[in-house]
Amino acid sequence: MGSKYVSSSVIKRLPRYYRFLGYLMEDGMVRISSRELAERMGLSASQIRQDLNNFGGFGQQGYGYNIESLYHEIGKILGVDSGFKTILVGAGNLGHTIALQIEYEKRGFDLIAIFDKKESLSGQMINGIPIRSANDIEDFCKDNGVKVAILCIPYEAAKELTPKLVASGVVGFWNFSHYNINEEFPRVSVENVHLNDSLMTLCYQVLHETTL
Amino acid sequence: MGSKYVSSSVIKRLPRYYRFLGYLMEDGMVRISSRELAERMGLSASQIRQDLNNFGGFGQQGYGYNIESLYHEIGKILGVDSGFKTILVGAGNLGHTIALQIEYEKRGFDLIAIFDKKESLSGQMINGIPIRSANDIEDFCKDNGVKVAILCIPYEAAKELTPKLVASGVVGFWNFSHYNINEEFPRVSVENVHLNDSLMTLCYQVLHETTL
DNA sequence: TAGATTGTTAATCGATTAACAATC
DNA sequence: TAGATTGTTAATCGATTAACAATC
Repeated sequence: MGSKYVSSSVIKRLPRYYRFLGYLMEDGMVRISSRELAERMGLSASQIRQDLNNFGGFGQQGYGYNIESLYHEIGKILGVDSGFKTILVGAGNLGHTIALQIEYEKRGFDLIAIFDKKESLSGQMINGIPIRSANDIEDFCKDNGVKVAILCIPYEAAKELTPKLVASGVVGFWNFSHYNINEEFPRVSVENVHLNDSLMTLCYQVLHETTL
Repeated sequence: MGSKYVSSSVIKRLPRYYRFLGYLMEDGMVRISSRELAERMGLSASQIRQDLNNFGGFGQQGYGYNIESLYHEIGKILGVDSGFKTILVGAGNLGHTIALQIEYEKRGFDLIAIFDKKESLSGQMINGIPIRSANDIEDFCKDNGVKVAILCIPYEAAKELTPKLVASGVVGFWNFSHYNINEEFPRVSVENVHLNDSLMTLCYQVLHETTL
């Protein structure tokens, strides 16, 4: 979709809009103004209107936004119905949890296999998804049109595996490792989750009492 | 430490500097210029010098930066030796993994207890840390000077528990729930980990092929 | 000393906020 | 119609990049 470029600051706010609108729907609300939504979310009304207008005019002057329709519009923009074929690599503690914890279907993904180099795990299931041998990753990706890989493996393993995945058609990575995928592969989409970095940031804040 | 305010864009980069400098040390390197570090990290030399100079002049003209000393300086700034007394709440799948996965001592924290409302878990250990009854949280925090809480519980539970924790002296939260702590408690330090939001951002990127 | 590279000031770029005309 | 609220342009603010004098 060669749509116009939208800055990542805006994109990062979309899931939160989506979530909030979901709450409002549950509460049975029908319409909301940018001013009121801003108040509830702790943003400015200006920012909300600017953000949304990157994608089109979803509101109506004098009325505001219809909550249900805006919810669905943002869902469409995010691609929550995309069902991208996805694999998870690394069935260790973290991988196992990430496999169980996330509602992939609701977020645009279809998790179809888990891989681990430990042969003894092969054939086991996590949440109805089979664990397979790491040897089969490349063939599996090519045969099944896998688009996204979730990396729950250490740096070295990620560095070694990534080129193979890219060569097999993977274009998106949810990366829990410290390996910097975009350095070697600037064209694939990457979303990093660096838990350690997040925690150290908290340490700084507590130490320096960032109390605003 | 009422040091001068440093923007969160800068703070978020510190853990990555720290990590990179660690790698360089392992490789036995002694000095590095901002230009070379920038190249390796995919940043600009200007940015690195600006970032560091928020905290002091750690370099030397004509020479660059001593890697080991810069590593320790950044460690000090982040507070990796703070050992803040910390509890984790919610020993479900995610909580269990977060307890196991993170090297708290190296990041400035001292994880001393895990709490869960499920009484049957009480007395069990995760990684040498005892699981306790959720009923005892407040007393435990007060008695042990707990400064930080890791919330691996759902929205409603987080909303209910947070005021009690704050009243018991907790000033920092590593928050895996969707409850917005800073809305009610603007003065505590919060670092959110929103896995779902991160994943949806990836979905957008893949769908729109942000290929740059 | 001459060369290299910092620390820091100035210029640019991008993101947020404010303002207001368009319009439901 | 009058009031409300959007979509959008202009103004502001902050963060990044460029430039260069200071200095090791």
